[in-house]
Amino acid sequence: MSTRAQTVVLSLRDKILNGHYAPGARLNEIELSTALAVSRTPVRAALAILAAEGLLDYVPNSGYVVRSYTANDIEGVYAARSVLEGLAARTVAERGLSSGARGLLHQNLTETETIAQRTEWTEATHDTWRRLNEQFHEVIFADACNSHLCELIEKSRSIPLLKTVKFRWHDAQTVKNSFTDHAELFDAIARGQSARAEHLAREHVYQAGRRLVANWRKAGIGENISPRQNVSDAA
Amino acid sequence: MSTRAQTVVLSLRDKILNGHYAPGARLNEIELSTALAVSRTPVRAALAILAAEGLLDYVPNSGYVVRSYTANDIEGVYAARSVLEGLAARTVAERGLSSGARGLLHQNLTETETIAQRTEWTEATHDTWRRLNEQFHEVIFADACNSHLCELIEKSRSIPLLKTVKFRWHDAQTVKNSFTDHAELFDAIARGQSARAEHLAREHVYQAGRRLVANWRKAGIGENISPRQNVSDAA
DNA sequence: TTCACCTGGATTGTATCCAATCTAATTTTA
DNA sequence: TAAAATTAGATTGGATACAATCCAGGTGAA
Repeated sequence: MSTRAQTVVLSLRDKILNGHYAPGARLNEIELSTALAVSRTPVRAALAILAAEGLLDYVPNSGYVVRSYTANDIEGVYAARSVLEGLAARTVAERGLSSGARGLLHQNLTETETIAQRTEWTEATHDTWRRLNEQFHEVIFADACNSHLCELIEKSRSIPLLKTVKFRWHDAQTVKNSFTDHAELFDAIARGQSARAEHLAREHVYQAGRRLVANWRKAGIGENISPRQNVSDAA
Repeated sequence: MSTRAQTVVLSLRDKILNGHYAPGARLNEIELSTALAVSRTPVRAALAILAAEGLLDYVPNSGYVVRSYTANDIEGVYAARSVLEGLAARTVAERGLSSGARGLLHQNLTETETIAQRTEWTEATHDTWRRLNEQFHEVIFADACNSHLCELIEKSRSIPLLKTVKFRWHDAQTVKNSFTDHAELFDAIARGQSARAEHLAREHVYQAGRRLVANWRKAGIGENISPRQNVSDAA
């Protein structure tokens, strides 16, 4: 990564998405610049960019706060994401799976299957499954060869705390169901059954969203954000 | 608008979307700052924001150029937009049209119908029709009450030259067909026929996209961008 | 001639200074 | 006492100076 501003963007984006800065937390330019050992200039540029991406809320002459999503917001995000991933699956099914993507998906399914049969779930197993799950979806929408679609899906996946909360619904049955969904989706795409692929992808994402929304609501995320909460409180 | 940076963002975004700065045109910080009578600081902030929005391409230590879309890119944009507007229509149909939206759509259809029956097409008529068409879609996806969905659709509508090129397919028959589509979509939504509403919206947007792509291809936009073309050449 | 190297100009990236604005505590006044 | 006004502090917004980088043209040697 070339410029300091871009380094700061990467650093802050990561911390926001992973919950190091909680929703509602205020990002102070001076604190950040001293913490990151750069001047205010690249920090300001980074904050402006992250706000344009939708990760921060900006109020002129006041500052930036980490954007917070209610459970209803998350429901909307997944509603959109389900039709987008449905489109991606349909597109790939219609245009034909590239050989590279076919290989990646095949291997992904093999690895996922072995994971799904485990009885013991360590932190590392969780991480592996998360990675495999993300990769499966990424391979599909990358193979749709629609850069705009990729950007929209990427935006729908870049929500503060989304990855953190997702972490909580990895139980054995969920993983097994997810594996079955992936296998069927792969089958539909590989056979060029575009309508089936679209419906399977939509439903798969929709169900994942419903589980996530339930946990979001249970955890009470996005509600009762205390005003003017500061960065230093977020760690 | 409060800060200078935001003023510059509005000004530049407008000029990029309307083709005042052609795709591939290079945006020089100093030229812009003198032209807009501000220092480089707000200009730099604005450029970073517009790049984050996807309107500009950024190369570190080199600068910003207006992003250019090929006809294939536009095809992808409309593929995504069609499923998103389909989702919006379905959502509104399921949750019920708000009374405010119902009124706006009804009046919009009335005005559009009178326009569609005109035989003579002036520049002003074109503008009016454009405005009514945009408003019809905006009212629907605003009434879906899904802010994330609105952001995604907004992003899909914020493409350099999109509005400019759209301008060319306003012939009488197209407008009449569009009016019919809108009327049927309104009917489906008002009756709560969510599946029908979704399909109509998808198809309506898809057809509009297909016409636009044809014109995009015919005009040869997005191809053969000369390297390092400058702002001053773009006017 | 051609390729490698170098150098000057232009442009972007960063730091810092000052101005403008907001927030919150304090004081004043009814 | 309570509400309005004021003022001090902190924070953000903008301008400018300087450093780093890139690009084009020119110079030199093989």
